[in-house]
Amino acid sequence: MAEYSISQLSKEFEVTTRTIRHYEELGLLSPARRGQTRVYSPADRTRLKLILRGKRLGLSLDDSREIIDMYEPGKTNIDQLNKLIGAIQTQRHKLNQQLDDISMLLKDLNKAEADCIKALKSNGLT
Amino acid sequence: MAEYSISQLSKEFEVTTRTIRHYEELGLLSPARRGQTRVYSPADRTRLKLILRGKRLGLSLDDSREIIDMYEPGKTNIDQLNKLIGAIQTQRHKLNQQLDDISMLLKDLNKAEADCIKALKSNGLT
DNA sequence: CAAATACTTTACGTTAACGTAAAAGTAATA
DNA sequence: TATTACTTTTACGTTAACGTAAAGTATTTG
Repeated sequence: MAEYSISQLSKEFEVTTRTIRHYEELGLLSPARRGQTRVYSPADRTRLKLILRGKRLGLSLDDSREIIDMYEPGKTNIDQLNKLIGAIQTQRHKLNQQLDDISMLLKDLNKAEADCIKALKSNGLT
Repeated sequence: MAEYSISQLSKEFEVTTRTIRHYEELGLLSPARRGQTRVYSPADRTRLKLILRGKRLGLSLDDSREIIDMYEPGKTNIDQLNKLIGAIQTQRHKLNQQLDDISMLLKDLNKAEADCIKALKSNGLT
């Protein structure tokens, strides 16, 4: 299948159609049209997937657009490429920071859980 | 030093005092008072740190409050403990998802960067 | 062919997480 | 002691990311 309707994508990714249209309003998606109706290509679907991944990581939609646009073809200008590399490094820095944050949080959660279990046991319930 | 003023914390963590007071409005912090003035303990400072870490991970302030409350003492009730363990596992699941997302994103960024550099080189500029 | 489904645009509403401004109290300091 | 720096409360404003409702079009189905 080489194309998707808005409600198909909506179901697959568990977002509302309003959300998908909203992303289009912000210039994050620009599906083809058959008459008035939106027709999404696999590439469009991938873009949506990237947007949602960005959301899970706490990126703003604008941030996501920047990142997604990195994968686009029309980047011939040298200044653009250099700017791009800068942006990539910025993003990588943020992500590495997140990795640190997460590993610390996971550690804390493990400890909290262990304490919980210990408390349960010492209360006489194995 | 066993205590901090609001502006000290504000500077240390690079947030406004309004933000810190906002967290208090939402019940995430409850510093002592000397007269009318807020006095923050090291424990308060740690809570703020946890809140901001949660923010970087895209957690809502309510989510952060839940997590932070996990580390609190008064969890004697067994049902509470079990509920807590459940919450911990939920959080861990989310975080592991984030880890996956991040590692994929980093991979993509590396590829995008490599493509960039390649494009630059093939344009005759080493 | 009528009724239900899925799609469209337009537009106002909502929530979270603060920003910003005003007016006033307090503490340190020149 | 006067001014500067810091603090307080109160309250309305703002932005992002949609939600929700209305009203119309197109297509599929009994």
